[in-house]
Amino acid sequence: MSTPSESTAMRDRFCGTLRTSDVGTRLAVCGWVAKRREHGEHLAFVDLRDHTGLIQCVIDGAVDVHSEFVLRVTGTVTVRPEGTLNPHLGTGEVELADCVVEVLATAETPPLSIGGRVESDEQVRLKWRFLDLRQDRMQKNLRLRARINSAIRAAFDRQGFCEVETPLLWAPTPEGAREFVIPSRHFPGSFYVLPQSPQLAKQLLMVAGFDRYYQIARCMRDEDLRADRQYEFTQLDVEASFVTQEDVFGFVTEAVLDAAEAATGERPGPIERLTWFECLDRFGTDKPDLRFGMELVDLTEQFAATEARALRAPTVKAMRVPGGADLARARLDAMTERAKQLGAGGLAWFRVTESGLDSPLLKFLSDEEAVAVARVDDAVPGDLVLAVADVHAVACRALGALRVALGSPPVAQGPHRYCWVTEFPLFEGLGADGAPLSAHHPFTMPHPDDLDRLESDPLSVRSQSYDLVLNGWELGSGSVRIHRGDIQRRVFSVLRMTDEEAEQRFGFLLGAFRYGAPPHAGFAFGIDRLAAIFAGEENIREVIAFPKTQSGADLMTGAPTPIAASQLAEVGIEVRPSPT
RNA sequence: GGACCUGUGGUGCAGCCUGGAGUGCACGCCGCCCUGUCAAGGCGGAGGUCGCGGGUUCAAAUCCCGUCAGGUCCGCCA
Repeated sequence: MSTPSESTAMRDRFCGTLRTSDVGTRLAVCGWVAKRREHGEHLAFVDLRDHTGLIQCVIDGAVDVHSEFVLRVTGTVTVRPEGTLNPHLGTGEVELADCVVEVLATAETPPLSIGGRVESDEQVRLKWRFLDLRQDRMQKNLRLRARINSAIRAAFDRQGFCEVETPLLWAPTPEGAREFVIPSRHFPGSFYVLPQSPQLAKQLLMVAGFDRYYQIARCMRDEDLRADRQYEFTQLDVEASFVTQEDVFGFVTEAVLDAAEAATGERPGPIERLTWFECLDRFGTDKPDLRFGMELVDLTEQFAATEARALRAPTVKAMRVPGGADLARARLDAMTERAKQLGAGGLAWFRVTESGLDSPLLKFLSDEEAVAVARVDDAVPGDLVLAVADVHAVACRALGALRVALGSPPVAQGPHRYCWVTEFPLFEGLGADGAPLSAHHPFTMPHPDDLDRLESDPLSVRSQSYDLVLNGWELGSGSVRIHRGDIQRRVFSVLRMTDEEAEQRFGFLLGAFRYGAPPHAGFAFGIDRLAAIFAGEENIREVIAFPKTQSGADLMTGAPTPIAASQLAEVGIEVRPSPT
């Protein structure tokens, strides 16, 4: 059991690793007092904790230690007397006897319960994060994350990738997420920004000849926070030259499967693939959760000539909710509201009962239509069938949102279902000026089969971009980049971006491309999200040591805070009093 | 910018709907007792701006309005 790393000048072993094979050894352990149990002046037990677990120390006499004191205990590993074994502890067959206790540090009573039965409110946990991190859960999560990082690094090193660090102080990029700005002391009134991703830097590295680059990179985006979004987050960032989409899939898959194995002990099978359209059509989202069914069913044909006005539309999509017939009317109303928020005109619901359908719309349905509804996804009595009629994308997305809301199991329940989503559209919709908008970024290579429709029918053009999805969370995305000036000019032209604008926005990248840009492609995925899913956590704050709240506050440090006038003056900034 | 949920001794909850004395439970903390406990046990004790402000009322933790903080979501995140 002993590993070389356990031993230091102060301690010989970790608390949680002592076993019967160590019996007879006199040794020192260090840790925090998890619990003290006193039995008068002649006997006391102290449970000493470190990140590996607990060891019970037997003290012959009274002991003046309290919870969370830091101790060095020297004792002899002894088999516990018969009848006092504790099967709930890894160390439960042994204890430390004849103990000498050194108090290395005293401790005040902690403001939250460490290792207790109940979990404190997150507000309390974040304020006292350094104590919260002592908990078993956080120790496990952060150590799991470290194993993931290390597996990813090993996988890319093995595949011949070179880790390169890129700047945190960077130049503004006019599109994409809002950036955090950093004032320049040397050039008052000028600013750096923190990178929302190393996107441009890694493409420059391709031009520079680092043909397989990766980095575990911190990215910063000043956008509103969510359970799966923090201002700063960590991405595995990859780019490679002289490769196709297939090569990128190979590199990334290897790293993800290695990370999964390092985190869970099991290596997942091959990652399946779905096209973007198939995802939308079957699951109503571009990040499908494949852990459960409830796939969307197309009823457009069956309702082509319907009398029910609510179901007259270019597309009719339906979904079976197993056992959903007993959902309360209030719940159904809330779901209808949700569908409307997502742009649908409404939501039709049908309870499937032994005696047929139950629905306010039933009287408008023909017999054939009612049969079609009752047969959706092999529905049985007790199920609920939901339907949305609208244009294809709206109908699918509305049902897709309800599918997740109604069917998504807890993360911790597993399993882990990965998929590559391919063939995203190159553009998504039209901007206010009527020009198409880039779906990914303007350097994304169009699908070769669609290149001839770039000008004539841009919205139908697929791109060579792809996402990696795990359990309904978008882990990351990537694309084959445009390295040819002629294609880039055509895309800019479709985006109605003039040469001057392009030069102004992306000048240094386009300039670099004139000096010999290799064909290249890349990918980036969020390590916070990957770690959270492997840890069975519903939000990424549980795998981040010092996260911020949804409003961007750090409850421990108090950041963000005003800074001294002198500090402001130094960088040439004057703060306008708040308008209130 | 918007919707919803939450805020009660150090911690986790109940009380709120249906107004009537800061009432209750569990953990923790302090003191005393206890020689094999491990969710130790027994006895005793301390600890409160019911997030904050205003309103209604004879009376507000409870009802109403506002506000702050935390969470989930929409917008946003090329």
